[in-house]
Amino acid sequence: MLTSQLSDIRSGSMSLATPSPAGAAWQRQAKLWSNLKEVCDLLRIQARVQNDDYQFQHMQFKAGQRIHTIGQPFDMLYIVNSGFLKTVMIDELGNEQVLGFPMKGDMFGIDGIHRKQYSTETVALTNCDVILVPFKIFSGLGRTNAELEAAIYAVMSRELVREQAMISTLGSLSAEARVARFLVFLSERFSDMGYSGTQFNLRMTRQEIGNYLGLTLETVSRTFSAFNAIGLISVDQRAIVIHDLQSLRTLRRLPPSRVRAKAADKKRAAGESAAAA
Amino acid sequence: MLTSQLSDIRSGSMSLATPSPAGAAWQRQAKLWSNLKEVCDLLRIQARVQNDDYQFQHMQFKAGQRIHTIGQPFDMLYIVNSGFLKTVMIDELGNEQVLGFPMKGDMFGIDGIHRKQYSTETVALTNCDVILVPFKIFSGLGRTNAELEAAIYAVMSRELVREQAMISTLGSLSAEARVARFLVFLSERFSDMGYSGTQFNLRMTRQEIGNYLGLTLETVSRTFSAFNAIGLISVDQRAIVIHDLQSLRTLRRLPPSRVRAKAADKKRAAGESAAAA
DNA sequence: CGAGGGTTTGAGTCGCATCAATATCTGTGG
DNA sequence: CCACAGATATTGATGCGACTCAAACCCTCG
Repeated sequence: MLTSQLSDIRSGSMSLATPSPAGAAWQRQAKLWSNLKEVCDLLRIQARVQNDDYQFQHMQFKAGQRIHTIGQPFDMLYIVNSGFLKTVMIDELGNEQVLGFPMKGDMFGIDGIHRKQYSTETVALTNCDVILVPFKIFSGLGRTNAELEAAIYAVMSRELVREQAMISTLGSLSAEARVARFLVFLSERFSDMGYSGTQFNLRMTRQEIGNYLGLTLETVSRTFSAFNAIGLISVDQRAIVIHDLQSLRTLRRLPPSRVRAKAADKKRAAGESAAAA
Repeated sequence: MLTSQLSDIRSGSMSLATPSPAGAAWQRQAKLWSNLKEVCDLLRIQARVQNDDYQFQHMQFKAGQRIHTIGQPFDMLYIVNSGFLKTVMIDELGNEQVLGFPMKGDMFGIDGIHRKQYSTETVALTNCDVILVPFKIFSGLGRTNAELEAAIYAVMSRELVREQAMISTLGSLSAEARVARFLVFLSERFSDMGYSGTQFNLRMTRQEIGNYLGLTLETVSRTFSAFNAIGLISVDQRAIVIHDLQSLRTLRRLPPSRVRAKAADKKRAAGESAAAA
């Protein structure tokens, strides 16, 4: 029964969460230019703008291609119009760290402003359509339009808050809770983009997910299997069906067997002593 | 011998890394206003500004006082002029997470821009002198001065990169490596501020350090003791002396005993097979 | 069809958390 | 000035969760 659900997704020639009607169409239909209003809509910021002087160029990337690299001089911000990417940092010890998976409506490249060169690299996981936003021009437009300027600050602040949430996740949650959060995050993101929030295909490997969440790929795989086993989700390779989003939202650890019993004991004991006193 | 070094710090009536000559003087000598140039200098941004129209107000806080709280409407950014603080986020499950320890020259409150209310709270760990920066006014000044505006973006980007580095730390490093990094970070920060980079007093508890690094307070304590035992540092309560900064910089794990041996075996085996081929 | 990357699953181990006891520091009131 | 309470720090014993290593399987693509 689980298998039948999944086969619906996987066997269908049209993949879920792919905007273009047919697979290879993305390149021919590519939109080459956007005006400021379209850019703002994509970023989900409500700036009343009428300035159509500048047209922002689109650029298409194939899966595997790099949009920017570490150390490259900074002059562009990027906005995802379609497709999926990953942003990676490499620390002084050579460790790779996945920092995020930019998708439709996300801005990336902000880290480059500070030192005038990117401190991360961003790679396309699928074929992508990305809008190029020359930083000088963007901030220049902001200077003539206070509303737009506020929106730019807001987008940067939003990124900051997202990273803070990630720090909190890595600093305090168990492996299961991290994976659960990741699934909830994806679900909400897919919903926002107008796709199904309950069934979708992962665009990244277990390795990349694990790296992102501070776990090994085996732990990610095992956790998916465990969620599958208790009916929270169905997994088959990259295909995911979410059955119980609410449980995923509140999950801290898996059915802790005797831990739960112990907690119950404690609570009971507390109740007794309170009653005795 | 180790003890004697530490007693130098701890017994001295004047504490290290305290700018004001005498303990209680901070309140009387408090500087009440700063102009834009002074603010920029503090933030270590080189903006050629001559606008002295606006005077930024200072405000003094005692240890334990809250500068802003979660959910409070956002209208201010803050810059630390002196003292030490901590910034904390509380996630939906009620977990506290220390996000940083703002000190002289750091800006905080940036997270509030996005939703127009702070998503974090910041508490004084010591008595502090903080500059209040009304965001509307600050960004307004930026709009008339491109150089300043670029500097504002740069400060925000700097914060973002710092958080990214923190994610990388939490995601990939062992407990020892995290603690070592933390010490290096403090050392560099104290040096920047003009204090000794090799001996200083911690302003935060083991609990706060552990929370910040995604560890328990016991692990932090044990790791300090271990570093002490192998001569990298001397610790006594909050007093720290750094003996070998370079080792702290490159440390991944503690004297790995047989792990190191195992790695050596592997390398040897690889060398042999390569030679055989 | 074979090669190679990606995924699943198992067995064993280790790092860090947890629980607990003691020691030390700080401040406060008698 | 001392005594005491509460917060902070150290250290030990123990257990669990996640990593490591390894083998098999699955999917894709040339």
